[in-house]
Amino acid sequence: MDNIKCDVTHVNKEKVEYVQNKMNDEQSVITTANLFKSLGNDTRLKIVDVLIQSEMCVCDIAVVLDMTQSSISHQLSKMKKDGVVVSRREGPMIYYSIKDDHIKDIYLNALSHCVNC
Amino acid sequence: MDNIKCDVTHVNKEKVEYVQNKMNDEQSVITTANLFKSLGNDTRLKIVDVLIQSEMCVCDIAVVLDMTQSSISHQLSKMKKDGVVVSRREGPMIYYSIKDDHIKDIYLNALSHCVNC
DNA sequence: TGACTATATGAACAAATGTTCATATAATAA
DNA sequence: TTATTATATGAACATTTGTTCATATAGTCA
Repeated sequence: MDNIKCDVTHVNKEKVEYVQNKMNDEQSVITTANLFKSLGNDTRLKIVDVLIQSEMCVCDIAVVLDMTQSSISHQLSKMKKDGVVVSRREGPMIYYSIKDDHIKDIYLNALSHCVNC
Repeated sequence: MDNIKCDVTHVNKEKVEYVQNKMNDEQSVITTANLFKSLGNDTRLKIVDVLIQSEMCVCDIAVVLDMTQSSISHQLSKMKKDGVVVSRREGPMIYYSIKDDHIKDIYLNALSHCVNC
């Protein structure tokens, strides 16, 4: 057998090559990991959960989640940079909302999985 | 107007209450954030990408990703704990695979979003 | 203009994270 | 039993992350 010893000369070469050929583009995987990283934090995902219901200004999000304005603003900045939310100004206030329906789908799909666990 | 000043007595109360009533259960959101956290790391998501193609033993994953056995094993342990992968022993080797199709869907759905960005 | 409000942001600090190294555990074969 | 291999895991260390605090920016109104 060819795959008994775990070093560079004894791996299961056929399987390794098969998988290497079918793997997705590394940069796409890294970009996807960054999206999951952005969603993978309690505070940020709670913000997403809020914005799924309605666009909202920073202050009201802070009230809903009982956190400081600064903390919410920092996390919104990160999610905006990461392509999860967008913002629009209305007078002194800035309203945030989920960037697009695909982000909503990704969240709600994972949520429905986790609710059934 | 009732929502001009950002402190506890001047928020947009109607919107805050509306959203608070529609928000998802906090524990479900936290559980979902933990799933995203598990997927939100380059190494771990590359492992997922590999296991989407085929179940694989620890050593071969390490070869495919050009990383140490120890590092891969640590990350597999975490993903197993987080419900992303499962394992089965075959002699001296332990084969890992994606836990279920819903995890695959969550990954591939996000990947297809990120490829188009 | 100046006073007030909403949001953003840099610095600091503690906590969490990921890799490496050394070693332990467990299976196989002689 | 001993030797070898596959995997797991604890400790250490450097890096990253998330919150707080103080302050800056920008809009509104008088």
